[in-house]
Amino acid sequence: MSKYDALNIKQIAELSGVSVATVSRVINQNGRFSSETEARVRRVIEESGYVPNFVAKSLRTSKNHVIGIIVPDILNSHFAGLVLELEKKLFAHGYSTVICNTNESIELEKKHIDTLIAQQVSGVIFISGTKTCKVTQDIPAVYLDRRPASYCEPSDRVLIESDNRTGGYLATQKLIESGCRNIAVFCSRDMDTNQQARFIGYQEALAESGLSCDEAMTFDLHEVSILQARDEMLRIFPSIPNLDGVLCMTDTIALGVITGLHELNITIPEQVSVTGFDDAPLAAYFQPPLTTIRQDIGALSGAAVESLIKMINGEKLESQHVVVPVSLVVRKSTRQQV
Amino acid sequence: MSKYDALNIKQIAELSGVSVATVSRVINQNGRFSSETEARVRRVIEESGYVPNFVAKSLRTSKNHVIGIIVPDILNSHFAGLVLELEKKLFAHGYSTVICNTNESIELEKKHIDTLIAQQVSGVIFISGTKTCKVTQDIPAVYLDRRPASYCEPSDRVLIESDNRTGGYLATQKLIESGCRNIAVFCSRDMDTNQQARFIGYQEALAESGLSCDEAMTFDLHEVSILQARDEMLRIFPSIPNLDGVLCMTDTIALGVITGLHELNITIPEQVSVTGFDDAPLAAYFQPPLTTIRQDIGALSGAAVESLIKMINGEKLESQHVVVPVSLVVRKSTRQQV
DNA sequence: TTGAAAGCGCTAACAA
DNA sequence: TTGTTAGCGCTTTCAA
Repeated sequence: MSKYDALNIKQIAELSGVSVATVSRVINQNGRFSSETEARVRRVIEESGYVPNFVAKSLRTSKNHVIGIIVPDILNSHFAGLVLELEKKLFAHGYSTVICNTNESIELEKKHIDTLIAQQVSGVIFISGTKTCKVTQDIPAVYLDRRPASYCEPSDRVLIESDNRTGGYLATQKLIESGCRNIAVFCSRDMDTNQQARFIGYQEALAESGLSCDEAMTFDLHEVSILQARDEMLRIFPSIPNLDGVLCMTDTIALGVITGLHELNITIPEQVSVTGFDDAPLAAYFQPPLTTIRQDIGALSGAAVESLIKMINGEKLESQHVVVPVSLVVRKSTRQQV
Repeated sequence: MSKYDALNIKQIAELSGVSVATVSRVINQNGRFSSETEARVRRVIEESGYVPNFVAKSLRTSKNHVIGIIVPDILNSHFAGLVLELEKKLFAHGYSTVICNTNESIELEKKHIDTLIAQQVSGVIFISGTKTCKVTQDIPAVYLDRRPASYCEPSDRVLIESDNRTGGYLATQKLIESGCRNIAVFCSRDMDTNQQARFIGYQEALAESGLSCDEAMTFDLHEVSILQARDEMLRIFPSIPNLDGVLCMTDTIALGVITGLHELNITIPEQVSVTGFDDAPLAAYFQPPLTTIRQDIGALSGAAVESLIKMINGEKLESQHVVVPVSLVVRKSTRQQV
């Protein structure tokens, strides 16, 4: 039983009174055929509502025009935004996308990758700093937004990431400009290399202003969650009497910190300034609206899609490593410049 | 040039010293074979890292184990949560998912559906109240969370939705219990039938308490966005001096309303109580934390997956129309019971 | 300009 | 228990 009694190319050929080869040529616009024949075939296709079978086409051509996207957590609005843009751009190029949530699990990621390989996807975009993806050595792939732990510069793989270092620098600079002198850092440096880069930017900004980097002011969370950040804020606050600024390595952490500060009846930004990172869709609606670092989702996704398609087509890449600029978005969670 | 010089079943057969049929039997665990043969074949597969070609398998069996999910906007956390759960459950059943964002565009939706048909997907889950999906008449499909405008009860299609009416009722009842007597409704009833059902629940709750339903207190937004809701709040507030409650048909709208009230220096819930709908991940972190209606994402996605897989396998369905209960989550945006 | 036919990798019916 | 083989729908070479 065929699921939807689909026509095949042979039936279209019969209805048009031509051979299957000719129908194929008309559909794919290659080879030669009279405009008369073309018109007849087109009409039959139109009238019958024929849709070519991509599965058969893929088998024959070894190209299925599907791209796999490996993403840690689609619920995170930063990743969701990235995936949405990728999907739009790939669709415009004629590619479908299979989105694979890994939930940060290496096991699950491996299973997903096997499935993608079995499906013969044309390429893969990794938004995931996985350590083990040698499985896909021969498949066009791009790393986006997260640098694999194993990555080393002269790599055969393309890496596209934000200028995290500058982001960390700008946010810290803003806090310093706002008069903060005792800045705590809320991060989760084990998570990915982005946070490490942001941390370096933070250290640079401190150094530049002649402030010292006190390890006791750095708080590493076990996971990036609102609740963890809020709990940590409540825990550490009593021990830092002169705290006047918190540099949060993601907007999610910032929301937790803000929540904690509210519970402590600390006013933001009068008593403590807070900055985030990502510019999540809701960041402008936090209370107070969050000063944060905006990542350029359009540029990130654009570079990823462009690179990947070039790789698939066997074209030469201009760059193996794209660093996308970030920008500071000033809102109300930091004091006006003093 | 094969992209990743993949082995095929024939090579595995040769390496194992058996026929392709036997290899196929071992892989799919059907037919009979000696445990000796099985062990040999398994070892070869293991050592060679062979992954069967799903494309060929799909072509042969007309089953590709891919499900298409049509979703309006993956950036909306309610939809993102639903999609994430669907993906997890389908993956556990051996299905991959192709996620298609329509951005509420019928055009785009049609293109996506054509692509899905061409890919010979095994089924489709529509999280989308599209009016025109007869294209897929013969493909197993489930409507989830949004009722198609054309839907009529004794349908050949499965519909899975939350008990929106009760949700609207419970939220309104909570506002009334909190002492509200002049309740405004912020909705976007053109968007989908869910909002219409919630509105009926609202009317029922009012009637039950002997309150009248004043059409002048109903505000329909052109789109569900934080900014629109906030703007509308600012616009209407001056004309409703005794406003003491706002029933918001989604959490997104509620966030806009809260933002507007903050700007008007109105305290929540002392002066005005606010309720939402969805229980978005961030709803607990609004200021104040939002009283809202929780939709059971697990139950919704579970029912959808179960129904769809039964349809694909040609099994009989217990129910064509599943209504999933909702629950009231009380937080700080409504006054304590008076 | 068009058609015949091989074959992509796999499954499944039939044969042994 | 295992092997042989047709054929899923399509593209593409070769021939006409």
